[in-house]
Amino acid sequence: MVLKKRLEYGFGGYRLPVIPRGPRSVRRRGSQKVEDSRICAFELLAAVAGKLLQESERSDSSNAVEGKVSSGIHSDEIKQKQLEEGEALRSECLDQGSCVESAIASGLAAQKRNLKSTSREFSHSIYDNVFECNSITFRSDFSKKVGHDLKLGVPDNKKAVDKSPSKVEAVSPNYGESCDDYIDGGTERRLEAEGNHNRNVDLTVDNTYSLKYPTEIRVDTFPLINSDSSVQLPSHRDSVPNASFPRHRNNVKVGSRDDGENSFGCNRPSSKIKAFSPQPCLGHRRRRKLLTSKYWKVAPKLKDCEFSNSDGCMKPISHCRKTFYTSERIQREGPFKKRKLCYHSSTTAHDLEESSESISNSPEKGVKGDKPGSARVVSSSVVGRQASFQSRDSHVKFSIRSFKVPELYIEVPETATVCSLKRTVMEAMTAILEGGLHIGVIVQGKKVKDDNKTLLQTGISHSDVLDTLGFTLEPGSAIVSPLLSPKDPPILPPCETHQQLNRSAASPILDSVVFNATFETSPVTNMNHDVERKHELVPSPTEVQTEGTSVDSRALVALPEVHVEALAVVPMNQKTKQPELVQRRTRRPFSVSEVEALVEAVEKLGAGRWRDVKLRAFEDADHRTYVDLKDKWKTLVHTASIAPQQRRGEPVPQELLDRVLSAHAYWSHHQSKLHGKHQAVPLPISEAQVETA
DNA sequence: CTTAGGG
DNA sequence: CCCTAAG
Repeated sequence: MVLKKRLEYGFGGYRLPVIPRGPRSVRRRGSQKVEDSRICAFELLAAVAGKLLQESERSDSSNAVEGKVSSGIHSDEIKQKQLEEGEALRSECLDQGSCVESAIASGLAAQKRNLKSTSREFSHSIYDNVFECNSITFRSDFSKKVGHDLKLGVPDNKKAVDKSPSKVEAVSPNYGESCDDYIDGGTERRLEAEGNHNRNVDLTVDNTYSLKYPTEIRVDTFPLINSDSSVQLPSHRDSVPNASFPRHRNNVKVGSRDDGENSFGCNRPSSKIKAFSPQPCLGHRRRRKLLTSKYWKVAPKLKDCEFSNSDGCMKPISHCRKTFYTSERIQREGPFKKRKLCYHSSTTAHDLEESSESISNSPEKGVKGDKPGSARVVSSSVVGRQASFQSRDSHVKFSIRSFKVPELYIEVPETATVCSLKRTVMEAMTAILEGGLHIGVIVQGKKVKDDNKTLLQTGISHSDVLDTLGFTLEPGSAIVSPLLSPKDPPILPPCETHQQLNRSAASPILDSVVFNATFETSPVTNMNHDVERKHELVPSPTEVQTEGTSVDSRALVALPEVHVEALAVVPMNQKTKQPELVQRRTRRPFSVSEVEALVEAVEKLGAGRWRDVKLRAFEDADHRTYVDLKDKWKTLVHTASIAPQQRRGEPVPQELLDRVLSAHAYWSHHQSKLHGKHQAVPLPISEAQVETA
């Protein structure tokens, strides 16, 4: 039976977009994991924020553009505009900077040219350039985005495409559904590039800016791509490890997963959001609330990636595109802000990226208890990840890989229009930004409170500390205005007070707050820092562990408790789960005698009747629950099936292990067949058991 | 509360 | 061991 089951879910390796909904029992967790790891890249959030602020003004104009696009008609005007922008950008960072912007610009330029006289090569070069740029500057996510952008451009100009098909096709998702592949390749490249990049870390602020800038732009600009990218990204991230990240949410919310609910249309929307900001991911999660309760439940589990996949391939909706355009402009400004923030830190931050990762579990829990109706808390603080570098001079150099934007919780009625949804998101972001952001510096898990200390005094000058150096974006005074949906009342409430937050921290929800630092793959250096959040939020032991896996460990995630809270939106009724820091039970290895008793009981009763086993053999052992017995049996079976050299812990007599195998084989066999009655027919205990096969 | 499984 | 999903 066991075997059978395994086979059944053996599909594990690939991502299944649909799975989420399925019964959990299925245990496709394995597959999920993968997905999880891919975190979506919401990275952009930070950038978004900046844009948002300015956004309002431009939005109008951008909208106009969008409209055009959506119409499907390519308007020269628009094109022109884009091109111009791109070129401008390009000029800025032509050289080394090779920032995304440049890439884009080049892409645009390329398009232009193509229109005129397309040359395949040309496009090629462009393509390459783009990648390079991306990789160098940004995180993989970005680069992906960039790629997308290019794609967009291409599609628009069909002519161009036709002329130089080879290149274009590869790039653009629109053409083929196989975006993923394409992306992957790109990603890798990027990663490599990143690695290089890191080595050179001495970027100046200006550079940083430029780098970021592009990214942001990119995202917004080409919505379509974004959607795709989001998907892709996640996958890439897997490689990263952690991933817990977060990726999935967005999609989920959108509903794609839900699938059926496409009505939502959501895919697109979600993607958009992502494009905007890193938060989006989170936001998506929130969104899932929007979905029916069932979805919502599901949603949390879904990974961003998953979604995206399904969505990703799909063609982008015109709307999305529109949106993106809009944001594009906005974004430009955003970067500046970020930059400033960086400066603040006084260190030289080379680049800030946003990352989005989210924690997934906690939210779920919270939800569970709360029930659908309630809103979720979301916010999170930004996390900064940095790679430390050694500094020769007395300068401390490091890069911040990403900042996480606090999560936004958004609730909108199903009947709300996409436009209103966008607006809502924008408003939420704007509210946060308007409140101002503060940068928190976390060293080895502790927040540095004294701003007047020198880095030297703080220890930030030591490379080992740099590994655990983290930054947080904290909403300033922030009042987060509630996002509203036209109808729904329940939206989020602005931030709660810190205290509340803290309190809540104890609850599962809090956990959600914490992020995983998963992102990065490109590990220039690997550093572990577990330190991170623990300090801050007490609760979530698990997360940290999880992260360990990933290389990116470097990234620190520190959330200031406060922040999180601040952003948090709605509270639910949480179960009284407060803060129990649930401790893990102390480990109590089974003694040989216990194993013996267990084996004997299982031989008679069969595996699967743990309660009876418990009663029969461990009645008095309060610390041994039937689950423990079941687990022990599981491990015994495993232990018995591996080479003695690989066994650890107190050695279990081979004789017992043999019995374990025999009993296991016996009961496995029976269960699959007789199913029910064997109880009466205990395994022929004596050694005879020989695998009753 | 039990089972069954994945983490 | 923990956590969950499902019965």
